[in-house]
Amino acid sequence: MIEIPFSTTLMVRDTCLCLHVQRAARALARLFDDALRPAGLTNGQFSLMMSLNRPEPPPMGPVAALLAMDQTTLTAALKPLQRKGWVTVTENPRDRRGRLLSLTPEGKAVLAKALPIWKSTHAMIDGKLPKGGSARLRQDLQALS
Amino acid sequence: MIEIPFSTTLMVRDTCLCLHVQRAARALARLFDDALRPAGLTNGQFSLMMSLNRPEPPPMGPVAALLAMDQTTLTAALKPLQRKGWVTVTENPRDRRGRLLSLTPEGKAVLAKALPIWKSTHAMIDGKLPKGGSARLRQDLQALS
DNA sequence: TCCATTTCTATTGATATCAATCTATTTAGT
DNA sequence: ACTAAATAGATTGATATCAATAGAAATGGA
Repeated sequence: MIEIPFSTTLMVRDTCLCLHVQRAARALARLFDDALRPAGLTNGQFSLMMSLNRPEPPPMGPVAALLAMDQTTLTAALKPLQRKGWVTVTENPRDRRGRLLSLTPEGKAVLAKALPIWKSTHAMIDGKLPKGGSARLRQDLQALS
Repeated sequence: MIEIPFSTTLMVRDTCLCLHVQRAARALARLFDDALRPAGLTNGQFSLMMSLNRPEPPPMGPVAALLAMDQTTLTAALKPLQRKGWVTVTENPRDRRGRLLSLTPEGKAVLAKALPIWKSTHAMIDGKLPKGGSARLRQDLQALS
């Protein structure tokens, strides 16, 4: 029988960047989800809606790329936001294959209510990192995506 | 109407650690999923099965905590692995509320086949980071979870 | 113009994620 | 021993994630 030594398991567990990033992603998602719950948003919905707060409504492709998420995931993520009346999806008159995403006034209001929560939560986790670690961490993460 | 300035949107987009970590998590997950596909595993299944490769079969709670994942997520994640005959879930004789998780010989074989893929993939992403960035990044991520 | 290719998005099916809730079992206080 | 509280998992329901596939519209070459 093929056996992987326990020491190898410990090595993989301690060094695997994928595992470390997934763990941190789950922990941070829970943290922000909890904090944002009073505003009625999850962390992903907050990020998505914030990325739609632009002068010109963007098409789906660039938004999915910005969030590093599959386009089908974006389609699915928009559904509950449309149902709640926070986001509208309209046909692009210049390219009828495409859709344009915009926030409704209600969506903007929800986002505005969530912003101070984001600020305080972010400041809190920022404090958990060594001095200046925040910028460094962002840089490292960006190199991976 | 409540309006968040576009400049604030850009600030949140550029500084939000939650967003950066989610993005990196999605990108790394895709990378490892693609690499591990020939072995028949996803990145999450690899991490989970590797964490079960111990001298003594662990109960579910500690495994969920190690992976920073909800216990119900672990229950769900075990299902396909049980169906494939790679993991067995047995009642803990010392505490009949609990379950013990173990790899089958087939599971160990799959894991052994996946290990070299993990090694080369990990070395590749390690090279994307500045010298010594790997250890630093792990430390920063650990501070968040 | 016509047609092949490309681009943009939707649908389906499988797994992943967590909150809320439930059952069974153990533990602790009396 | 009895009972209340705590603990370990399972189930349900909602959203998240991506691969594979399909459809519609735009683009480019002949």
